[in-house]
Amino acid sequence: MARSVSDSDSVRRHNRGLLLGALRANGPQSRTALAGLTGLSHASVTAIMQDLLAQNLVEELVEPRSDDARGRGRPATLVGFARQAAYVALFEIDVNKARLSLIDYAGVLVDRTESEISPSTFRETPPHQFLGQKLDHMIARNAKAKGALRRVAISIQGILDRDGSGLQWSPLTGLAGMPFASDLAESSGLPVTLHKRGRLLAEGTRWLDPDLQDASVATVFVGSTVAMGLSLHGQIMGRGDDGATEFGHMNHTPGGALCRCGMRGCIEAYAADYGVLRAAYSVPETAAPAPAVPAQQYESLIQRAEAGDRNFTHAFNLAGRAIGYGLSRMLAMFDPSHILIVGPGARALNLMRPEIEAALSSSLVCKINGMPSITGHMDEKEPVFRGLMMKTLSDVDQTDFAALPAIPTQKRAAG
Amino acid sequence: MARSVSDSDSVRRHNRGLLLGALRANGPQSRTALAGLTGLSHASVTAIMQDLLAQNLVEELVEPRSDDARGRGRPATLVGFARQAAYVALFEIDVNKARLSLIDYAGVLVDRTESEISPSTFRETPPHQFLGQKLDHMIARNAKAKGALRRVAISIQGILDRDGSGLQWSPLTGLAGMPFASDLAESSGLPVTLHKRGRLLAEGTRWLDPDLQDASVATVFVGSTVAMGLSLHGQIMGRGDDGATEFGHMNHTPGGALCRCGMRGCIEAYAADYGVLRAAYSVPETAAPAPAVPAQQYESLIQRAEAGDRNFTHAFNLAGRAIGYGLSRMLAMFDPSHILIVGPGARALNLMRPEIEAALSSSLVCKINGMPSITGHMDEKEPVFRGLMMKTLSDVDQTDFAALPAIPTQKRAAG
DNA sequence: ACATCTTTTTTCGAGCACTAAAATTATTGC
DNA sequence: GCAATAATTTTAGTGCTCGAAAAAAGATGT
Repeated sequence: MARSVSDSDSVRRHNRGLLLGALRANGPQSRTALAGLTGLSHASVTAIMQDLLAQNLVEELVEPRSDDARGRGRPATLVGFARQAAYVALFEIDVNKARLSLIDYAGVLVDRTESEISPSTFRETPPHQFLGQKLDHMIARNAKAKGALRRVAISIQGILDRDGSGLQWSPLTGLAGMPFASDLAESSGLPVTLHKRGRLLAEGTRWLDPDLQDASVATVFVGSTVAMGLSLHGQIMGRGDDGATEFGHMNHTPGGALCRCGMRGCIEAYAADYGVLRAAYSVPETAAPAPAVPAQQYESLIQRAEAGDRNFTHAFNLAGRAIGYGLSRMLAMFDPSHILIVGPGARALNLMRPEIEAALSSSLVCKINGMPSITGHMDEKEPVFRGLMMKTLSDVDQTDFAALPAIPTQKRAAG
Repeated sequence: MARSVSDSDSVRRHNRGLLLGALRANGPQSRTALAGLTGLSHASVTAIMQDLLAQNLVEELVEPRSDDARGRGRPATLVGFARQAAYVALFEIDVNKARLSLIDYAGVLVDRTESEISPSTFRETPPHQFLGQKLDHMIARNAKAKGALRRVAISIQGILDRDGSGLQWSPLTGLAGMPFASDLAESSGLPVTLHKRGRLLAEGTRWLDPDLQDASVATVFVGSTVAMGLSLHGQIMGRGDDGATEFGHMNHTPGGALCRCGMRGCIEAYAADYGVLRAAYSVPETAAPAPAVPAQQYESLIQRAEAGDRNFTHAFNLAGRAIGYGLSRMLAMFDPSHILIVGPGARALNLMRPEIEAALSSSLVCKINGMPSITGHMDEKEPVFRGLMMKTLSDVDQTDFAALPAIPTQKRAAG
């Protein structure tokens, strides 16, 4: 049964979720504003808000509003998330470092630690132990969060197994095959969720610009890997339940360049930093990919291409061609209204754009519907972090807190 | 606002829809069975059913159940759709013929007409006029349906424009650019919906096998064109709101074989009947595609390939390779649990399978998750018709009838 | 033929969440 | 202080679901 029965319980859950979602997306609001935002009546907003206040999920803000913003009537009292209502721990695991952030329910960064990662890290310390130690340390340092920590979310690269407990494959050594999410869940007693970085890009982008909130967006990360997050009408889409794509490992050329994943001809093998590097220095396509490309080296590739050096412009042309045909193939299946390029590769968008557009213009859908708009966004880290944070806090809102039972109303005090 | 507020009205709509959907998917049922199927309480099923009966949407069946099927207690009274509650008119427009079927609310075929179509048909008669005449004729012959006709749905090939009122491109001459859906809606006074044939394949397949109802299925039609319908967890997905893909026109080889759509290297240009024909007889890839390939000619291609003729097996190898890489690229974005090949090309699946699997095995996702199961289904016409019918009847259920207002309950007759 | 058993269906009363409209509250402006 | 204005809360009423119990409709047994 895909749909389940609707009753007054599901109504309450839905409308509480609506209210929490409106606060999450728009920040602290007055009850009247929330009524307008959600479509609920003022009476219902009041009733629901009384429960949320009683459950200490939200609190009334006493803000000395600037004098000129004051109107005539009774001033509105803004309601916002109660910071201490919940905490979430967010791991961002990258090829060379891992970062753990403790976030409160209002989305404020409470504490953060960062550690170096090397290919040997997870061979020496099993991943669930490594993460468990960081988490314990973080909890020990923040007594407040101890009882209120609700979720652990991990951003990771690779292919998740179907139940989301671990990775089937990862560019990071020592992670594949370890069910570290479920291990960590067991040792910490908390729900632990695993998120592909590409998917978080899509999620993070949605929160950047309100226009993108309900739009269909394909967000392509170009950097040390190539990844894509996809949202359709505000719904995250993709492979598996968690919604993530393997755009970077979509085949571009059969039997083509060697990819870090071991296959041949993946888009990533042409468009990720190591692919461009390899092509720029005329290293054979079948040579093993460089393990990591420092940021400044990638930057110098861009600069030499911008200076007009043929080998370098050629390398970016190949990258653009791979991305362009990948997008054209994706567009045969979906029709996003926005295509965003993020990550270090966004710096090179202008170098790649001619080949991207050439590839797109050879497809029927672009001939019919016209060229989609492709824009670059320069910041890499924040979309992922923001996506991880907003996704996790939204999960707390909708899964944990929207489902809380109502406070029984005592029909006028018994005399 | 993506989500809208939930109230008792939406609860009723939802649960009525649940009940109608259970009847649609499982046929006539007893109230008790419906309670189990939907999760509603017996009391609610009774209450909702009283409304549905009063509104003449369903009726109790008096069926002389076979003696051995009888149990001990009070026998169940089955409830089924009232046939005359609604009618829908379904057009299936193909390259060489158009078929109009009149279906009653229980899904029984009431009347059907079929007419030849030639490339000149829609040049001589504008499509909305052509369809309008057929429809008027059909209504005139079936007096019963006159007042109860609720929807007109049209199955078509090509690319729909964004609002679904017409086609931006079509392999059928004279249809592109004509807003015939809205014209017909205006002249008939009925809602007219346009559906890509590829999308109906996905819809029709879902109703064939209950297992597929909530599964993720990619249905690939191979024949005079190549098309794909995609459903994810029972939700139809794809380009645009109506959910349809352009899989056939996904690029396979940059600058490759000339496709009927005018572009180069589309999957269809290799895998549709004309593509195989062209390759089998070593006609240059850039030669104009044959306008139509008779069924027996395609069949003879298969037979000569099965007999081992090199040119012919090679042609099917190219077709399989195009489909295989197309699927591998699709799988980078989505992860259907079933892949079905339907249409005339299903006959040739065994000829194409080795190349399909070779292409798939060169992709990371297949290496990790294993090869998806690919099965052939021989019947072409019925999935499309079934999909069109079930989709349209479900629309009537969920859009028209689930939203009907409740019958006011008179609190015990006034004394 | 009649009482008993079994299963389906309906009835009844309670609970809950929503809404509209009225009442209340907090400020500003004069 | 009093009117005007705008935000919030209270009140009364409606519609939906559910659980429990009652009613209905045959089948079975003596």
